[in-house]
Amino acid sequence: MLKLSKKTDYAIILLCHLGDVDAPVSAQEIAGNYQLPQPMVANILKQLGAAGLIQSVRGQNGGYVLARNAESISLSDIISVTDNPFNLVECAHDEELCKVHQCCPTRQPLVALHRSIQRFMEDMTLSTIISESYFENPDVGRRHHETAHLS
Amino acid sequence: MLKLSKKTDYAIILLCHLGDVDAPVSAQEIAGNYQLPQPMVANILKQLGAAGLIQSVRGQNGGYVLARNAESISLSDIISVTDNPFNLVECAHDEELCKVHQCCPTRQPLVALHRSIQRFMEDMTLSTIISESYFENPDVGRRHHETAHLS
DNA sequence: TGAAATAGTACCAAAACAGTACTATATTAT
DNA sequence: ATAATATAGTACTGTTTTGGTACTATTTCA
Repeated sequence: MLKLSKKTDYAIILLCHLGDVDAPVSAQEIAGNYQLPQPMVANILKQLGAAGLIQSVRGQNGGYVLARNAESISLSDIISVTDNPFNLVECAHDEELCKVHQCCPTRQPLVALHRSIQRFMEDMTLSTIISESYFENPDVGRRHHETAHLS
Repeated sequence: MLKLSKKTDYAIILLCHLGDVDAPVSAQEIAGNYQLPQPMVANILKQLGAAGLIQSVRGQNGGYVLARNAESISLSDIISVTDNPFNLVECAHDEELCKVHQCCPTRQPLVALHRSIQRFMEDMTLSTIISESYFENPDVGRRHHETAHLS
């Protein structure tokens, strides 16, 4: 289905949180803060760390911080990690696959859709997401959040 | 994952075919033409019929024809039938769901993405798809096609 | 009346998703 | 030192979705 996974949903929330704080934040802290399942949060953070979006600090008082500034992390980067590289259409990435099938009527328009979505996700940075989130909830403090959900 | 289902892929192909022909076309004929699994094609056609996108002609020499002209069938219409109503984000359709969760940072930007995709899919009509397909494969006849695939 | 269609479901296996669990390692506070 | 609190890595599992099949009934035409 044309839907983002919970993993991606969570990942955005986690990254927004990290973008708001300077000191390392632990998986447990975030999970508690947003009422998300702790093991899931931990796993997603591990993945984001392995992908280089965030940096880990091990040991007591450890946790995670953004590995780069929020302007340079795009929605596309995030989704690539948590939802596989975006692929609305197989042949959008692998041109060869469709060169053979000369009469596939889906290719042209769906590749166009793919590209427009791709572009949107590349332009949408974490810092934009964070600032729009502020705009939407100007009166809410940064310390406690309710459960957020998407899919 | 952010990917269209095979059902949607197939549906677009089927509808393109119907948009090219005047006489009713049977499930078997289309399945054979594109090398798609016949029962699947039959099921999708049933669904498209039930949804009112195409009209059925029963009995021998029966089949399906478009229920309305290709200009008035949008990609959004098709996906609604074969991929459920498009829902990148739960709260995009059901505002109440997120009103409670005041601090969901995902809502604002993802609803924006949702809307831009939605709009694209509404603007993209079957007739556009068909004509772009012609443009891409100008030398190919209309009678025989190779297998087309997407996901 | 039989062949060729659609109509309507019900079913099933495989893959993806959401979430859990476990073992190992690193760091720090005491 | 060592216990507590982190991450690292990975394997596992139940549920849902997907992709595809099958079966029965009905309609139409030759």
